[in-house]
Amino acid sequence: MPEQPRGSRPTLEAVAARAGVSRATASRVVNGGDGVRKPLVDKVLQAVDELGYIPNHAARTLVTRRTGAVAVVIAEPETRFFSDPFFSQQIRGISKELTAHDTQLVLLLVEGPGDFDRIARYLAGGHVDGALAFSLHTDDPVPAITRRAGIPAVYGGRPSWTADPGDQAVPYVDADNRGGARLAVRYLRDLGRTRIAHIAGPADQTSAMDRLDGYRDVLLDGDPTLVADGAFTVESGARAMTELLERHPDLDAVFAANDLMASGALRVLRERGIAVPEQVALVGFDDMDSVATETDPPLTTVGQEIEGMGRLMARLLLRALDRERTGSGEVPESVITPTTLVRRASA
Amino acid sequence: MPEQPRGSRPTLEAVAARAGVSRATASRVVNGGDGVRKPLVDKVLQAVDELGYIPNHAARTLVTRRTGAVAVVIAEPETRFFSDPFFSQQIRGISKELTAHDTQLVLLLVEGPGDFDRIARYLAGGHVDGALAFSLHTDDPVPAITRRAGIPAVYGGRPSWTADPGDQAVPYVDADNRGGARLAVRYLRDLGRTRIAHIAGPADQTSAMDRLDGYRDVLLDGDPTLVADGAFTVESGARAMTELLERHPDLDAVFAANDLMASGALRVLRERGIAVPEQVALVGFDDMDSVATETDPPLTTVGQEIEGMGRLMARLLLRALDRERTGSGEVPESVITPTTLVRRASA
DNA sequence: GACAGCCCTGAGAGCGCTTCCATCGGGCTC
DNA sequence: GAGCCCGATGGAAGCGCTCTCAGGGCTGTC
Repeated sequence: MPEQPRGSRPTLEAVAARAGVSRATASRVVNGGDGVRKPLVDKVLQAVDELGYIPNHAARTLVTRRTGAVAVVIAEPETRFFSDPFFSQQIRGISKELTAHDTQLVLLLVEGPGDFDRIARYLAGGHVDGALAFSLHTDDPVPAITRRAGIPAVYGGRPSWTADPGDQAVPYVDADNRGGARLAVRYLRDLGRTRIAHIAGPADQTSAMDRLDGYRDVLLDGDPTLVADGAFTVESGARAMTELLERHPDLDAVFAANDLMASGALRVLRERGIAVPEQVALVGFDDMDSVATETDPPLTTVGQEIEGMGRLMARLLLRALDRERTGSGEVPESVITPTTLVRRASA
Repeated sequence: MPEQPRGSRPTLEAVAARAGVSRATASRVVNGGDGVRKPLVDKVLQAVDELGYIPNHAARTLVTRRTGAVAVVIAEPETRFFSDPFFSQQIRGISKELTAHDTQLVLLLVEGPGDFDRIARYLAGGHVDGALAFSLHTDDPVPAITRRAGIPAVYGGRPSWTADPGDQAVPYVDADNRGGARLAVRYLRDLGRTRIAHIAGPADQTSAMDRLDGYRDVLLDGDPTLVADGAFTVESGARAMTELLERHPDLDAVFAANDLMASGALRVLRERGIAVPEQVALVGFDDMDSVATETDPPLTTVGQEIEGMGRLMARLLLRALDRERTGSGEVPESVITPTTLVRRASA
């Protein structure tokens, strides 16, 4: 590839001239070559090669009205985006899928609540063909923004407003939190544990609520005081565990709504000299590498296909874009991805 | 803002018509309004408002040859990108700075060594005005790519090929690793410790080597067997500590090249019943939230302005872009950001 | 009162590409 | 052998914008 002094790159015109064809034909070849006879295709390709031609993206977008890029909107306050491998892993999955379809990823980090204007302008400005968004809270403006901008969107995690009839179904990808929780609690029950407590996550996150629901599904007439509230952090897990032990010194199992809280709980149990899993069996959720395998004992937990979820999100969006372009194809529907019990030593 | 049925957004033409001015004047107003008389400016702005006009980015890029976007290239194998809050925090800083200058962030994750072609095509394709890149190994093709693409770039972390005379200076932003290491080791020495060991990072990362150099700066005629090799991971830190204790059961201080290794070392020390900091004082590097404050005792470590480094990278790149556009302005130069000793309980 | 000069404004070219439509040529059919 | 149809090709329009350039109105000066 010849080095190009920026700003003077060869145009399609030049390629066409060199190949001795019209710009139209050159364009056809560059875009797949359908309906162009082989010898001409070869000539054009050779010219492309010799000249080091690279299509001008802006010109193409101007006429096709497609940018070949999608936005990933992250509205999460920084704390979570930083510490949570969840996001980065999903992004990796998204990136892989998009890359495989020649689509670019534009990262939009929301810098505080006042920043949504900027996001709205950007999404409506024709910079991207669609959007992937994470972590919507009840009053999250992102759905309204994408609707107004008229671009397809796919969400990561079940939005809490799903039930809102005002919104047409916005497809989302979420793990089977409820099913995973059931798996965990049934496992503890099958272990013969009878006083199974739960450390729940924050009430404004659907994943936390779904996990709580799953817990309740299995323990239909469970004692409500066996449930303590946490905030998905190590510290909150420790606090919740302390609380639970005060209320129920005799509990014999704990299902924590995520691994971080489980590790906090584990610390408290260890400090009190309570043997895990002998006296209290402990199950987490997430199968977070850096936590679940590092604790002592390693956590039994509920695993999910995080990267796969990212891929899936991207795939759904690409499908929606395709539908928009061709006017046909399947309507993307939300997907719940399976969760599995990962047995380690803590239960 | 009126809802726009995608694809039929108002154009500048429409705005001009509604305001009763020419397209040229409308354009001038939209781009700042210099040299347009107040009443016309107002009329145009009103039309913009009423119509919900948003400039078409592709059209603008086509003529200005500027995209208003920069790429962030992450060539790190996924393991590190995931676990390392370093990256996400720098990205946050980059995002903030770019946002403040109306510039978008396109994330380019390199999916394996064969993927550089795609990156090269992308960077050369006029999709972005410049690039920020992380973590260059000696044979990293990214510098060559950006040079060939003719776009300015700024690197995060001192590239190992800095000394290569073939490359014109590519500006980079790096923490003062060497100075930080000196700070740590001097601190230990001033504490009265005489047998100060070092757990070093991998030799192919300049940060690790710089920290080692800083250690040596202070301990000029130090015993080389007081240095053990690690790989910036918890496990490797534990291994290195074990090794050091075997070689030097009487050591009274350890400076680990990062917090993860320090936490591994701490685990080993605790297992052996060695009191920290009483018997062995321990200092880490990075001041990584999720580690340094969570250990018991919390780590004394060397802190750096991670988000600030991200901002700085973005700022340098924006400056380079500005220079390119205006033909003047300061030449961006590499910056070494200061490090500070953060005293906690481990030393 | 006339003219120079300045500031605003508008006309128009053109950025590089895709795509509609007309054209052309070759192979078939009768 | 003439007419037809179809597939391949080229001409040209136009996507929405910026920016140069020329012109028009106004002020200020002599």
